[in-house]
Amino acid sequence: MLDERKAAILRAVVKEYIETAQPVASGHVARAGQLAVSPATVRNEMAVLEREGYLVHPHTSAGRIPTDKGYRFYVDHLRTPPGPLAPAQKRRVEEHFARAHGELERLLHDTGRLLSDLTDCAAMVTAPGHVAATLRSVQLVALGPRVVLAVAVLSDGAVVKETLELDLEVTDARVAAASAHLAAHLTGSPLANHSDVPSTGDDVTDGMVAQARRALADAAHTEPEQVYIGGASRMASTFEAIHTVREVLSILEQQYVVVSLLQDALRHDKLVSIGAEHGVEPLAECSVVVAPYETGTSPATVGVLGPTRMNYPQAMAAVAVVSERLSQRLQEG
Amino acid sequence: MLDERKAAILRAVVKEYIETAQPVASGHVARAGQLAVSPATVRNEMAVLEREGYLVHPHTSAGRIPTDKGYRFYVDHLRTPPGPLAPAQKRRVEEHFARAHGELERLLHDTGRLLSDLTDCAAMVTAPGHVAATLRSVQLVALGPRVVLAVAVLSDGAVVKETLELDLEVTDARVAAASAHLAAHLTGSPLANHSDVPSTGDDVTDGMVAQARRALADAAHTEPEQVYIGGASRMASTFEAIHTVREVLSILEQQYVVVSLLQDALRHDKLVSIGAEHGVEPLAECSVVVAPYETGTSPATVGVLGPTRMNYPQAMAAVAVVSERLSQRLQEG
DNA sequence: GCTGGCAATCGGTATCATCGAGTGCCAGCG
DNA sequence: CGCTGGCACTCGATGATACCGATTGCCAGC
Repeated sequence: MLDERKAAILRAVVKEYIETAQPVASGHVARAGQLAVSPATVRNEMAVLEREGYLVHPHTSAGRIPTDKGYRFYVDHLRTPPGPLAPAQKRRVEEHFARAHGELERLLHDTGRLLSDLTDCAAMVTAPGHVAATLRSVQLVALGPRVVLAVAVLSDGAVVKETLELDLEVTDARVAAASAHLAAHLTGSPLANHSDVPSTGDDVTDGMVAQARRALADAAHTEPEQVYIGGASRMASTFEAIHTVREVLSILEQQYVVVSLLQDALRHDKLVSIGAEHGVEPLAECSVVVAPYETGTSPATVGVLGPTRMNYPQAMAAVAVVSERLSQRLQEG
Repeated sequence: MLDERKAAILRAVVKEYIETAQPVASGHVARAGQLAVSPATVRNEMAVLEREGYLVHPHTSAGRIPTDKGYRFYVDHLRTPPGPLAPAQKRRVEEHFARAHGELERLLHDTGRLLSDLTDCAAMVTAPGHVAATLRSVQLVALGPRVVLAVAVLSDGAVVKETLELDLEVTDARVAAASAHLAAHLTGSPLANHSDVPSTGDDVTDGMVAQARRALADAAHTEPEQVYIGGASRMASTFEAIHTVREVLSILEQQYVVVSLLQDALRHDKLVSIGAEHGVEPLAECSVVVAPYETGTSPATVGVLGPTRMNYPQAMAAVAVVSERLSQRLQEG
């Protein structure tokens, strides 16, 4: 463990590096930091911190830069732990959720944008899964002679739709029969694992019913976890190397990578993942700050992605507040 | 108008500049181009082309770069006008549409990715509007004591949903009555402008019916034109200035800008917009190649966005083929 | 009207010296 | 014993300089 002075110096280095993106010199720390010691002393301490892996040194005559380990210590020992949001920002969040209404999709999309604005990072918002939801309504609608759309409304307000391509042509009457049969027997049961449905006494209708049930059950599981990305363009200003920008943006376009990134972070109970800590190689220069939110039916996640030298207190506070208000909003409805 | 030799020189300059991104020298044109003239002659012609605004000159001892006007001439006088796609790429397109099935949203999303892969540009795919679609099914589902979800299935297979927040609590029976009433009277009419519905004799039910009709009509018009962006990350490699990358990406995040960009291009019947031709200032260094596609109900657009020095024949061919196959796919279903 | 020849232009690169912000180390001080 | 001031040393950044080479513009001649 680091003694208090080393910790203070490390904190000062990280703080200044986050602000300036320049290697931090001992002189600056001695002056800016509130510890009353000479630059020489700071230098000695810095040398130790470097030996222990908290800092690095681009070249001899340069200041220090934090390593991932350095950032990790910093976020684990913040003096202002969750730190509330600045009033102006708090107000923005309140306004956002007061104004927001209507479809879940739009809400989540806009929330991503909000979070990105608040943190100057790219924002990621996953949509809650529907595994735990129950069916409020099931309906089949004929679109063509062999194409039927299965539409289900879930208890959480989501609408699941699946196109069924049938093997043979069916009459409108049979579609209606199957639809009514499904509605009668499935309403109220969970989407993921709904109860058996008795036969209607008609093979064709039964076939359609079975196919619809299969499609809905599939939708519950295999549907690619939806994730909304906001403010990806900010990544263009956060990195020097255009090549890094490209890689990071490319990752953000791969939904499943983003989703598993968020899920992993949450599974390991890490609200903050720094640099190499999350396993995604191209994001080695990035940190991720996440928070779960609750919808009543199933858990989901909000988070931001930024450079390792992002403003952690700000990001943590913003993510926390947004996830909290989002939970509130979704549970009251 | 340009005489044939000037045109050939201009073409050669544009072609080489697109490949190399370097100012093109008279010597290269004389050598590479199939015209049997000396560099000096080419120089003289180039000087004229510059005076007429087709080329520019970074500095005295540098080669020439095409202006927007130069590119415009190039695309308007392509020797290989629409030029079919390379076989390998053609195959990719076929595979894509053969494999693609299921929801329209996923199809369009994946098509954006395909188009981006084919052209190395960012791809844009708008979803068809629902103004012309008719209602196949309308249904109300109670989600809470004062919250009702209106779900409509359209003739084009789309599902429109709107949350209704009621002024007073309603019974399940009334919701069912309103739902049945709507289904009975609206099925078959156009979404945008559906016929009047007679009273049910119950004020509360009538209110709900009216509110649902209003919400659906609104959805037809005000629903923000959905647009799918694919491969935005490619823009990171296409520009030198990180600041340009940022601006372009930021534009791509603003759906309504993208939508109006596409619509404007199409309205003016310009399949290719070069540099400043489309009015969006931050995209001055970009070109847009679009093509309409047909869904049967209403027109929509696919397009790509790339640097002005993009591969126009390739982009035009890819966009054309994809829009054509997309139309086919959507009209057969 | 085309061409070869030639001076002039100008960015890019390499070289070099210089500057200054930093560090590392050491001797001395409290 | 820990802290400090002093000092030599390091090394990137900056700027001046020269030079090279690619390229143009122009002109005289074919």
